[in-house]
Amino acid sequence: MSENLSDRYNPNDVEDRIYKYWEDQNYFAAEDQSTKRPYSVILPPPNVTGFLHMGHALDHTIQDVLVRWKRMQGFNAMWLPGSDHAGIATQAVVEKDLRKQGKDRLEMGREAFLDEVWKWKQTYGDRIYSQMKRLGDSVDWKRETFTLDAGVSKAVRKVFVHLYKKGWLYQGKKLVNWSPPLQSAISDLEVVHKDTKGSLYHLAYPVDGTDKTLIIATTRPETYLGDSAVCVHPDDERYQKLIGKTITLPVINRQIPIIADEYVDREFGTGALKVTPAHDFNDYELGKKHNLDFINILNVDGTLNENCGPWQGLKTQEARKKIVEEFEDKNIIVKIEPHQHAVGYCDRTGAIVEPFLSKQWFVKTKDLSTPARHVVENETIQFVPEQWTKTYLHWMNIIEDWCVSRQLWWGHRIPAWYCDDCDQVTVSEDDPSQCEGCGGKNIHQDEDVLDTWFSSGLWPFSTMGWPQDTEAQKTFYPTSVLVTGHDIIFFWVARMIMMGLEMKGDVPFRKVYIHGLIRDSQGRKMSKSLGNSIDPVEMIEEYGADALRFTLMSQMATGKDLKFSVQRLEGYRNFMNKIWNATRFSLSNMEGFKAPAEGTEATVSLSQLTTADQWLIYQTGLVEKEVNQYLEEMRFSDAANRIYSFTWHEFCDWYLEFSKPVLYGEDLKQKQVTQLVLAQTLNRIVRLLHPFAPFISEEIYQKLPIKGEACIVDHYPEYDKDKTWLGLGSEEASFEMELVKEVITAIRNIRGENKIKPGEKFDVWLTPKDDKSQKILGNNKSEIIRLATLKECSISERSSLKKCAVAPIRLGDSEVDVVIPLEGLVDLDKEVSRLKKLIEKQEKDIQKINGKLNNERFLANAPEDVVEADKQLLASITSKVDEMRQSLLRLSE
RNA sequence: AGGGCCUUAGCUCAGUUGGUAGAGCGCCACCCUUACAAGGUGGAUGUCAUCGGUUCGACCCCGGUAGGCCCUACCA
Repeated sequence: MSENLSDRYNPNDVEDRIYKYWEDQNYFAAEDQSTKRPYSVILPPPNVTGFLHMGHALDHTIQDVLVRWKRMQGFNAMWLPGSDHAGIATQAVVEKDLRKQGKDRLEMGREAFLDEVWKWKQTYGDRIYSQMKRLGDSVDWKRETFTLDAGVSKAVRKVFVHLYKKGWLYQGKKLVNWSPPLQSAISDLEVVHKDTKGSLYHLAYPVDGTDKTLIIATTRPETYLGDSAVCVHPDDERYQKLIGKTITLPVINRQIPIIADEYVDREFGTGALKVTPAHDFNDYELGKKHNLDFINILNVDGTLNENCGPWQGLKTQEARKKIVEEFEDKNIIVKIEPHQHAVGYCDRTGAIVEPFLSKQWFVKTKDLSTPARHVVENETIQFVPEQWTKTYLHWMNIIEDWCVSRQLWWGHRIPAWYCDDCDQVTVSEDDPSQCEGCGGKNIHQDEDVLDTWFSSGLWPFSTMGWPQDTEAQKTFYPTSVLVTGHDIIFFWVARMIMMGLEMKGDVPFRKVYIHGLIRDSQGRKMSKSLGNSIDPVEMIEEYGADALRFTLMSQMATGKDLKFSVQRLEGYRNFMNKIWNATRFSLSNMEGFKAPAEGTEATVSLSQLTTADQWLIYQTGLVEKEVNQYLEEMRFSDAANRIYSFTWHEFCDWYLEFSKPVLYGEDLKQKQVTQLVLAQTLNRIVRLLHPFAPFISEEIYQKLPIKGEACIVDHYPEYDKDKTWLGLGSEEASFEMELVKEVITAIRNIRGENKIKPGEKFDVWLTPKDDKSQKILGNNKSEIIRLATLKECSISERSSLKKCAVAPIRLGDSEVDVVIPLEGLVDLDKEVSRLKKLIEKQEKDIQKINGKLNNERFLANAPEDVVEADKQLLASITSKVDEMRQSLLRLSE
């Protein structure tokens, strides 16, 4: 039985081998049809361009914990992996690669370029999958899906056509956020607003037919080229006479009207607003309302177009400079003041986003969002933590139509065909051969692709074979839970809910668990530019995947952001090592042990078990109960920490120490009992641990004398299903051990405080004040001697307490005084100060409790049991303090 | 501007129906005791941000203030 395990746990020797074993055994596979209850989770698909970062590590670990836990509970647990084509990101990466080779996307043409992207995907697309394996993700690889797979594409087209036919997907010329480097529209969500230092330019426009000028304020003077009005507040006395007149724009000499609208804020700037309907969202609304001209001044690449006279061809920033110079020469600029305002940046390229008028496809969100709001309001979908419900509903209330077309090549091409002979647009699931309107053959497909999030929104069912009617959907849709960060609630969660309800008629998931974002140890966002990102794969290589996972889960308390610290990781690496060594100790003491046959766990009777055995088994039951409860409530940190403290501070610190005399002793029968308890408990510890630390638990499990086929498919320890074994535990024994532990700790405390060397043995008198205590002490005398390193221990009253250290112990209704003669061992002044310190502390407590008990209103209003508990507490502390006072007196005699 | 969150030990954070404040790390002291020095034993450390209210009793419930974070929306 004796295995030669190294005295340190080396995750690198274990993890890859174990992962391969699981895969070979097909343990991650779920059944499309099964008698087991289903549990399903869809992995938020990472970008194909991506590397695993800490955010993934957290996100995936949470999901893996849930899936492994449910799998062990006997569910048909399915975790579906996949990756996202990530239109913009991937196209950018490949374009950059090509540029290095001197190639250009536009020169190559669409088809050749897409060939290159696919090649890139074949080569690098699996990178993140191998990193997920390092983490231990127990995903069902057979179900792996890519967002551009044929099946998904079919789903995308079906949804597009469905929405189009319903009138919920339309084409329109509207003002959109335009990213000049991408030469594409982007959605509102892809625009990040940042406060930016700029200037507020005051421009004096001459009013036609007068010698007056009208001064307007703007942060973007170059947009004057697209102005089609100047607007003032109708009640603004300063400008009453000007309303209805016109002004002529300098240089380009275009005449525009002065109009009035209550939208204008009289307090800001000069109270006069230049209106540029084609390049500002607010002005766009004004333009529509007042029927103004929409003058586009930009080309798709962000340079000024033919409407811009001498400045045509310049980029906006250059044009601004030149226009300002010219205006200064002409005295049109009366003032430039520094001004801070929010500027929209493209979250992909970092470029300033230009509002740009163009023809795009939009999803009408009004009718989609209403049911999506209801299912959250009526808790068909539950957010955890609940607070995110508000965030979600707020967004759903102000939701605007969603611009879904992108002027890119990499993605799902929009299934709309235009006719060269008529105006008809043909929208179709299958590639049409002729125009729906005139039947002409001269049709060509829309050049644009769909926003990546369009296909992501269908993910919960497009990955399960929809639009075909598959068993997988029947079994696994709606999924059990969606785990993700709060940064994509709007991007993704909301859209899945809308699409799921519309296309499947049911919610895509029952629960949404929102976790926080990972920050560095100083609380900053991890980012490439700050150089503070920590690579999880590096951490796995240095500390092991289990330690990393445990670190993340031990902090996963409230869904708040969490700070990552390597120190903490080291601590949990040590924990893994602790378990490893506890196993090593146990296995090296298994000689002669025969594992009980399957299903006959209780091969011993209660009478054969020591108090320590019964205590440990009782505690095991508590842990099993609590851990499951915590997991049920998704309180991951509580679950992880409970396993940690039980394993380290109960099993290792106490039980293993209690077991040593038996294991090293001669009583073979007793030894076998202890071996059984060790084997059974370790087996339960690794099973409890498995979702959190799958590798080490599987590795140890396989070495245990009591085990099943594999840890990953064994049962998760559950109190109600583990009665045979847990029935051997006893609450009474548990109390007994707690008293013994307190006695030992008290002796150790006196030793430590009096600076008596750890190895120095001395005599102790234990004086029980009641029969029960007497019995308990008698039963555990040898353990006390051993663990407190004593010479001798008498369970009786010592005739003289002169120059003795005394520690009164009160636990429940048991009372024991620990008495240690100090004469000859140490000077007594340390003991004096130890006692003084303790007495002082306890006296504060006495005062506090007395205050309560002397308060009539407390006695009158507080529940009886609270009052009673306080009374007992007071009595026990008082008796302790009395003992210590007497002891103090004797020491100074 | 509106909304949300946070403030507890030196650090990171728990604290779930209100009933003598907890963990991990770090720190101090003593120990290489045959599972583990990635270890053992013992120890120190808190006006629970602040002010007020409710209550017999508040870290917890309510309100004000200060500081920090996040989101949404932006006045050109």
